[in-house]
Amino acid sequence: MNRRAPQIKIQAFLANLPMFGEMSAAELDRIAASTLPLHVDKGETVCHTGDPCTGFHVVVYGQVKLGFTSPQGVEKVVEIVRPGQSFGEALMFLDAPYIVFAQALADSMLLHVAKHAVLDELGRDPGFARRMLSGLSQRLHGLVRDVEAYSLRSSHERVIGYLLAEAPVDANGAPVEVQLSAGKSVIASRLNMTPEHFSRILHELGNDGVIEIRGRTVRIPNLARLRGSA
Amino acid sequence: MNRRAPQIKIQAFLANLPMFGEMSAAELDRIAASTLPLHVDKGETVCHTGDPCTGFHVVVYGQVKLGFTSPQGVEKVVEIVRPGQSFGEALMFLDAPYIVFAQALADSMLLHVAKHAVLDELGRDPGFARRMLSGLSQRLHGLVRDVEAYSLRSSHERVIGYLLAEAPVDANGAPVEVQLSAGKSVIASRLNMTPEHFSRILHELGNDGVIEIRGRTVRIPNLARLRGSA
DNA sequence: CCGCAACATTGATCTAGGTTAAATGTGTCC
DNA sequence: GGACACATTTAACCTAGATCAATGTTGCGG
Repeated sequence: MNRRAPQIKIQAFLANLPMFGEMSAAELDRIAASTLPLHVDKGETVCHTGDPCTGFHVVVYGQVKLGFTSPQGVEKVVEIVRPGQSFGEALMFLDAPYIVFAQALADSMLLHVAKHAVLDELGRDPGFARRMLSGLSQRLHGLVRDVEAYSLRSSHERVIGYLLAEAPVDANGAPVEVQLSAGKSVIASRLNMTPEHFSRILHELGNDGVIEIRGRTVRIPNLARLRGSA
Repeated sequence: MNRRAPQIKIQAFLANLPMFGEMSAAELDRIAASTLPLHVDKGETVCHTGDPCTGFHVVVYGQVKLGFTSPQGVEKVVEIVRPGQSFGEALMFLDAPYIVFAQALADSMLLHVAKHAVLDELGRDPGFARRMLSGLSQRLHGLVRDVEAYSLRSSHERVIGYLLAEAPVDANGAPVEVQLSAGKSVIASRLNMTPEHFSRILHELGNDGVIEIRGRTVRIPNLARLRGSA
């Protein structure tokens, strides 16, 4: 009973991911049998650039950043991965090593799902394959949107876009509060700008009265106004 | 016989794509039945941003650019698609409209494979699903590499990277010639820079003796030297 | 509650790359 | 072949955003 308890929890957690959503108990059992929990401390690196890929990771709690480091040591954050999200799936289908590193931004718990379990299940369950394709497509779509933002939008616009994306979708008229989900330098890097520049833009927006900054909390009195001030 | 001829050709062409590689004749027949040839003149737009997705496209001959246009009318080329390559697969698995447009850079012939044919076949052939996943993963990988280049490399380095990528992989010591596959402004946009800047960099490299430019032909006397001059 | 270390802000300065504009090529279509 | 349309080059100038260098804040372990 003791030994089964954590496994049951794994299956329950996996079952809530879109990817494993409609799976039968038997399938979930097989996947769970190849899944290992992984605890990482803040600052610890989960995968290094160049590591071979043995499966993919899901964040249970905590936060992980994906990014690359230039030969000169400059770092660029590509994605901030939150609970319920996963990373490294694409690599399972290529025989390529990691091109990004993954580092915990907070003490986190991950699940590592072994590559062979996923590949095996793909052959058995066409629905799983479809959900996997859908997941990868979403990721691709997101990246294309990022490329668009990086090349066509000013940093001003990117900051506004980020705030709007973080804000709750509803409450179109009412004031909302956004909690910055990570340190400002991490967000700045994610938005492809320096921390200094990010800080300046945030404060400009503050001066214009479009937002109010209190530490990591940003209050947006009027979403439409923020949207308009691009 | 007349009416069958083009269909046979379609199957033969599809069979050579990685995606449809190991398919049985019966499967290829089903896919081909939902495939339509499409001739577009140079400059013609195949899909506009916002169009719904009804399937994906393969380039048979010619050349197509994918890109987006900012509200201010600035254009950014994301990808240049060549014969044997395809685009729009990811959209089939999301119910999203095109975020990029596709425009022919030369008189081209495309094949349009209807979405439902692909989705149907996915359920029947796990191998097809795996090849599709592999294709999408490669695309994703490429985009991540682009993001890295855009955010971590100087335009100088991006040009060198482009030339090296276009150069034949072998002949490590011998001089090679690279044919620029599109107009210089298109390539410049693909590399995220202005045509003027691209031109300048090319001529700087020419002055340094690392390359020789004759119209759309670039001669690289020494690959290693070009690689080193980043 | 103190003091350190990481994080954030601010201001001054610098620069890669963009913008504008004009000259020069180079197809290509009668 | 001549001429128009379009692509490329060249040069002068400009600007968004980076870099550098302090200085101020905050949170956290002891």
